[in-house]
Amino acid sequence: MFGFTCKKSDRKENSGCSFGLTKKQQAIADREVELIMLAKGLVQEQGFGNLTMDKLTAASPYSKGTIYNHFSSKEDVILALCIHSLKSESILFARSGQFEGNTREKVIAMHVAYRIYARMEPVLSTCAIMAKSPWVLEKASPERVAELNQLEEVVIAGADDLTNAAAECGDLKFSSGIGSDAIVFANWSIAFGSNALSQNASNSHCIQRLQDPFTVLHNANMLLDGLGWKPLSSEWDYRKTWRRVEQELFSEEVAYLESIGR
Amino acid sequence: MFGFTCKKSDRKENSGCSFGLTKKQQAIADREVELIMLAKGLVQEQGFGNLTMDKLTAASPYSKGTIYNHFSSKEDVILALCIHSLKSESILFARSGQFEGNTREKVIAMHVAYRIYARMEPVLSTCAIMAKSPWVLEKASPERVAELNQLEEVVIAGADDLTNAAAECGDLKFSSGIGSDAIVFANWSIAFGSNALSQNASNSHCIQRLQDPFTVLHNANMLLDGLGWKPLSSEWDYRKTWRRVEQELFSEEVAYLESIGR
DNA sequence: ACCTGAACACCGTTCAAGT
DNA sequence: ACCTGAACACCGTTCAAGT
Repeated sequence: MFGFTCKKSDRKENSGCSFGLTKKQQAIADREVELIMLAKGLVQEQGFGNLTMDKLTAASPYSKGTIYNHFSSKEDVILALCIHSLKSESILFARSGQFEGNTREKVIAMHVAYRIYARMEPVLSTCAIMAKSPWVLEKASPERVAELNQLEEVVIAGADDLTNAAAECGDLKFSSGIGSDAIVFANWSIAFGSNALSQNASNSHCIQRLQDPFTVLHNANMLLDGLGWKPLSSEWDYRKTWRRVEQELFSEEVAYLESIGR
Repeated sequence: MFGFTCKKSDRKENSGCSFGLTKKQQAIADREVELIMLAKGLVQEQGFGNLTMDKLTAASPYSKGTIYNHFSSKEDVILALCIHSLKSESILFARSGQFEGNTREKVIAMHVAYRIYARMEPVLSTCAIMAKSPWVLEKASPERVAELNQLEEVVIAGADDLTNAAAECGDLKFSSGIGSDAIVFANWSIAFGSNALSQNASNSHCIQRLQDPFTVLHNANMLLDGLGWKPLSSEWDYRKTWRRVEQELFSEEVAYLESIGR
């Protein structure tokens, strides 16, 4: 909550602190991270039903009042988890932008990043789904909702740049009604949708597909082929691209996932 | 809960009741619908924070114990809302199957049905999102989770039949790794994702797109073009199809939506 | 200025007693 | 066989008193 707002009285002129935070402010920021990690642990151990303000208080060395200085409500904690999650995910997205390849391969690299993060942090990815439900959005603090939107804007802007670059170099042509907004939104929708639906333990064949590591790739390729984003999947082996992204950008993450059998 | 299981002692041989329910069982089933409508009203009036077992009890003429005879937990109520919702939506899907047109137009008709339902029943559509979150799935009764999965299977089977029909008549060609499962899953993902993301009040341009009534159409067309599902959007005016579906199948619903300005 | 924890109102769930 | 509502344990949130 107010832990991050930089009041004049608190700001040290010419202080050596990074980001212009006083020691006190830094301590509060650190404590917030500590609380978020504790909340994450509670969910990981026993599910979302185990995430309780009482239990979070008990697991921490602080009092109820202090918890409520950080989070305006229980739902605010979930949104904080979501923001924490998106920050980590952004690092993977940033890395995927550095992939050496054509523009379409770079889009695929973003999908790889999204998928790998979902596998690495299932609990936090799940928060991203809950954060799009009114149950969370109604009760979370407006400040945090704004913070999440802002973070999402940064990721969107990156994807936007990529589609514009593709349009400039001729890999992609915009058509009436289909600008970079529409393309980014479509990609986000299908990535979000696949991820959310796969959380459901349904036994339907059509969802068991998600076991297939290339389902997300197939879905993305359908979209990108439909947009005529070159090279088309008939002219290029994007499975090879997918594997190359995993090896060249996320080898550590993939090794970790394999070591825990996910 | 047990209201629907047909115990031997309760079953009347040769009774005239539809579906083989005794009067008692019918009364219980009716009461369940009554309770679901009350729950829906609570959410519509004040948001999901207003949905409380206490308030549901108070709004009904029954006691706490009776409420818990119907629903194993609060989350079970939400899943019941979701099931109720999918049943209504299935009626629209069934209607969309009767659209006179080529196979791809019939897919579009399903997307129209999905979109119209989301606009008509925003609260119930939202339940479908929440029902894919572990917060609900963890605590809802296994029976109801199974019931939802079963209902989803029926809708999936319909979509599956449609893609198989398209493959048989040559409108569509399956390729390696992309069978009817993959195609149904991709369409569901993008419809679910668009819907969920649009709930978020984000100010990003890319989400404000959903104001454009044809965004869902564009997204579907990207997928279907990518699959080579004929006729391609370059050879056919699917906006016209969209409008025709609205007029020929859902004119009543569209008129209602316009009358309330949505 | 921040932290504490007792206190409060409400909520989810159960179950012995009633019909 | 089903319904009732009092009772209980726990939860979310607040705030006067403390440092």
